[in-house]
Amino acid sequence: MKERIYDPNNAKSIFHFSKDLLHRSLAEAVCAIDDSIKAEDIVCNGKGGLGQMVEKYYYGYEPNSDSGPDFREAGVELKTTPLKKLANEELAIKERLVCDMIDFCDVVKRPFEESLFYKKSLLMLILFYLHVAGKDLRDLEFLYSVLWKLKDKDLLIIKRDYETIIDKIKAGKAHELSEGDTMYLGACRKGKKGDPLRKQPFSDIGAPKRAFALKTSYMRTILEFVRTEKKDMVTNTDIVTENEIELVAEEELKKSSFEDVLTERFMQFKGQDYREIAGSFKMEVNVNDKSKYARIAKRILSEKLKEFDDAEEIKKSGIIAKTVRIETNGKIRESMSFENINYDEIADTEDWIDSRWYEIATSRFMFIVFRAVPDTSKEWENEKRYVLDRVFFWTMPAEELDRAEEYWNNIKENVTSDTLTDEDNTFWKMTDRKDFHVRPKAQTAADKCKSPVSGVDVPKKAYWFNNDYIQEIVKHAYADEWQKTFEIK
DNA sequence: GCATGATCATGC
DNA sequence: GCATGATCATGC
Repeated sequence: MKERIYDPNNAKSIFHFSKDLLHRSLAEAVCAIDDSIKAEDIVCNGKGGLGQMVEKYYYGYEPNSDSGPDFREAGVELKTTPLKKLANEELAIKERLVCDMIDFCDVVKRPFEESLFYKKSLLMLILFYLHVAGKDLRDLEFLYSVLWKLKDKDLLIIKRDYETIIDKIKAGKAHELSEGDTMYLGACRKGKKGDPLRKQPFSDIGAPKRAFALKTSYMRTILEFVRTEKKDMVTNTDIVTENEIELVAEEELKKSSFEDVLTERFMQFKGQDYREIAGSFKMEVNVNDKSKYARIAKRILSEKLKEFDDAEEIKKSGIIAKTVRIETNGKIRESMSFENINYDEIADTEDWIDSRWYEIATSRFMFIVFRAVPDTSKEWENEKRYVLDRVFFWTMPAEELDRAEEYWNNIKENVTSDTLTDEDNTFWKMTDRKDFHVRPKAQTAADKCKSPVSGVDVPKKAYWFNNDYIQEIVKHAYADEWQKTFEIK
């Protein structure tokens, strides 16, 4: 038997020792250290799963039962998290990083600083492994490890997230919690449909089991960091590099929320059309650019943004920013497209909760609303004038997620049965009036992708929100202002 | 007027 | 060539 050479009092030492686990499975690594242990002895007893197995068998550190971090002396929490390989061979985050179960009745009594999440998750050793369906946990290959320190700015955002969740429980709405309520720390669903509901303290309505988790979008930025970082020793204290564009500074977040800061930034331009806004930035805008409203919205946020998720906070939170144009009668002409449906990803995802569409449906949305203003001046004789009217944040209400799931199941069926060609699919259409539909989105009709089942060329399609669904969302956000703002007959 | 398929400017 | 963030164009 070889000695396990690491210092349990030292975070960096614990991290360095994890490197010998990479490109091997737990069973391989443990048997190489200690030949008295047989692979079949490495089993999961209790609920800790792979993380606890690593702690016990690889580190030889007896799991403690206190509420602090796994490596108590060093203050390091050990986390294992799965990656999945898509049909196109790319690696992707499989799940959000679940931290602690939410006990609705207990959590409302705890300020953030006394929460289990805060006590445990400040410094995490995160081990990424490759998920393979049906394989024993001890035989899964570890690919990356990172010592991740939550930086102060992220903690400010996470603290507000925590408080948003607590406030919703205090309002008796634990059953309406959604990952889209918050930015980095989400209240994610645990367990299956039909599991017994949990008690909540301020309502008699039962609520599905939930846990605090770092969102998939946040995990994606950690993975991206690990895969590009060349340094041997890493924490994210110095992660903000030239690639990361910061929209809101740490100092501002001490005073206001991220959303309030952004809203205020937009509202300085309320009532202005795109030419006026572009003008104040000395920015050229092409009239024929179909994305010109999005372009000026990005410019209001930052000079450097090419895409919305070039911004650190938008990337980590997965916030989806969209511009909306409303006609004078309150109608919305165009439906709203999202990304192309990745058929490989659908083929590879069993549970809709782990799907990209679930992530979209439970995202936080930032809607930037422009409204039509009739203008008979010469300047606007060939173009309709829209002015920036308001910005609001939204997430899909919990009760609408069932329909979003049905929509995904329909797409999944079409992928599985390989009916992705135009003629024989059963995709939802706009006339189905079910809020979402599937529609082409490509460069040209000749721009195709491959079916994961048969490998033949099939049309590229995207996820779409129906235009009347967008109208409902916007109308709800305007509330009493809706009638006053638009000429509703 | 509306639904649906087709396409576009931009930037990498 | 392709993703992004959209709007345009056509036919009923």
